[in-house]
Amino acid sequence: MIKAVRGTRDILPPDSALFELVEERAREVFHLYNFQEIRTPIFEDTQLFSRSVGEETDIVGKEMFTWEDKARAQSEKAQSLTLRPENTAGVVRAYIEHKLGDKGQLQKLYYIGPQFRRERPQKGRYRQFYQIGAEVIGPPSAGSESPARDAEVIEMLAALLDRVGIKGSTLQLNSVGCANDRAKYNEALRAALKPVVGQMCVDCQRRAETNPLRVLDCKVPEDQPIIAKLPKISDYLDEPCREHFAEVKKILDAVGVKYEVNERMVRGLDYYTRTTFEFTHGGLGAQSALLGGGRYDGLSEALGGPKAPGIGFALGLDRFVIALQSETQSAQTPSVKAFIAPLGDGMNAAAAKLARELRAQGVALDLGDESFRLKKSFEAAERAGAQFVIIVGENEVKADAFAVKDIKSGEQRTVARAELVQALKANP
RNA sequence: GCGGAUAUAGUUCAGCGGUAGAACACCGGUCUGUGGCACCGGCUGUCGUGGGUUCGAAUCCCACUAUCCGCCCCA
Repeated sequence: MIKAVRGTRDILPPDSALFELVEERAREVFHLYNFQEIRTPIFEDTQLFSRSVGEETDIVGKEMFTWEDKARAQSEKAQSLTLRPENTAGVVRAYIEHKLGDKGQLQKLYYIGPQFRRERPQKGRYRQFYQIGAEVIGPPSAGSESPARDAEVIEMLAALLDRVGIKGSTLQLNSVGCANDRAKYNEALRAALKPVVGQMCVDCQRRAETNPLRVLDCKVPEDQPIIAKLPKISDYLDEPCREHFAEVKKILDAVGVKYEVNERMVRGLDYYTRTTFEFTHGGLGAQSALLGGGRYDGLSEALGGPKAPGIGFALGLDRFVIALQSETQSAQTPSVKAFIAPLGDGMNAAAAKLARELRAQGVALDLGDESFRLKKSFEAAERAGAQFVIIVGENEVKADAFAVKDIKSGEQRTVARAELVQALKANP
C-alpha cells in the first residue's frame, strides 16, 4: 500500500472543517485591516532562503527540501531549487521583483498555504505544514517603520484569536534591536558565558559556541540562576530602538492588548530586527508556539531590493487547530438544508431536475438514488444533517407537487413546485 | 539528527506460543411510498513490513518503517 510520506498527512472531514473555519475567519479579520492576499510559488531559488533566513540557521542548514533542477539546454546551468520553508522571503522577493515599493504605499499582504521543513515529525510539527501569515512592508516614507504598524499587527492577531475563540494563549514580546545591537549583545553574551559555561548543561555548552542567544532559551532548572545573571538585550539597544520598542508597548497598553516582555525570547530566523513576538498556548506539548513574528527592516536590502522595512508574522495552522480542539469539543459539521429522495424506478431524472432548480436558488441539498428504499433515504438525510426530506415519486411528479417532511418533527405536507424554495427557506 | 514508547477490523481496544475476537460503526432483512426503537443475520483484517526461532508466531527474537512523547529547532 502506498502511504502518505513521513511528516505529511491527509486532513479529512470533519477536521478539515476546522481548517476551513480558521482560514475563513482569518480572511475576514485581514480584510477588516485592509490586507489583501498574495500567492507566491511553493518553490523558489535556494538562494532566496539562504540569504534571508540565514545560512547558519537550522532551517537552511539542515531542514530544507532542496534539489537540482535539470538544465534544459547545454547553455543553461542547473538551478538549485527549494520548497519554501516559510513565506516571508517569498513575499519580499515578490515585493522587489514587481517594484511594489514604487507605488509609494504600504503593502499589506497576507498568505495562506503549505510550507516545508525536513524535521522530525511530532505533535503539531509536520514536514508539510500550513501557515497563515501577513506582512506590512513599504518604503519608510509610507510609514513602514512606524511602531504603530507593529502594534497594529499584534492587535490584529489578538482580534483573530478572539474571533476564532482561542482563549488560553499568552503574548510574549521582545526587542532584539538592530543588527549592530545584536552583534554587540552576542559578543557580551559570549564574554559573560566564558567563565560560567562549564557549570551549565551540555546543550548550553554547545549553544555557547554555536549560537549564544539560544542559551537564553534553556529550560534546565539548574541553569536558571546563571542565565538570570547574563547581560540583557535591553541594555544593548541603541536609543532609536529603545524608543521604538517603548512606543509599541505604549500603543498596546492603550488598546488593551496584554503582553509579557520576555527578554529571553529568541527567534530563529536571522532577518528579525527590533520587535519580535510570539503567541504560545498550552495543550500543544513541546510545540507551544502558536504563531510568531517580528520586524525585518533589513530584509529587502539583503535580497538586493530597495530599503523596505516591514513587520509580519506566521501562524501555524496545524497547531492552531490543535489548540482549538483542546478548547472546544465539537466542530459544527456543515449540513445541507434538504435531502431529495427519488422513489421508484425512473425517478432519478426528475429528482436531478428538481435538485438543479433548488440549488440554483441557493438551497444546499444532497441527492439520494431511486434504488433506495425510503428508510434508507431518511437515514442518509439524517447523516447529511438535512432538515427536510423531499420525496420525488410518481405521484409527486404527476401532481408537480412534492412531499416535504420535516425530519425532526415528522410533520409532512405537500408543496407545489413553485412554492418549494419559499417553504424551505421559511424554516430556519 | 538523539533518547523513550507504541503498531491487531472503519474506530476504541482485548488476546501475549495452539482455529484472529468484543464493543461501537457499517450493510442487509423483519418493514416493496414514510426512517430514528427492537430483533435477526452479515461484512470488514497481508495482527505495520521483512527476516529468524518453533511441529506451530498476532504472541518470542532481530532489523526496518510509521506514529506518539521528550531533546534539538520552529509555526
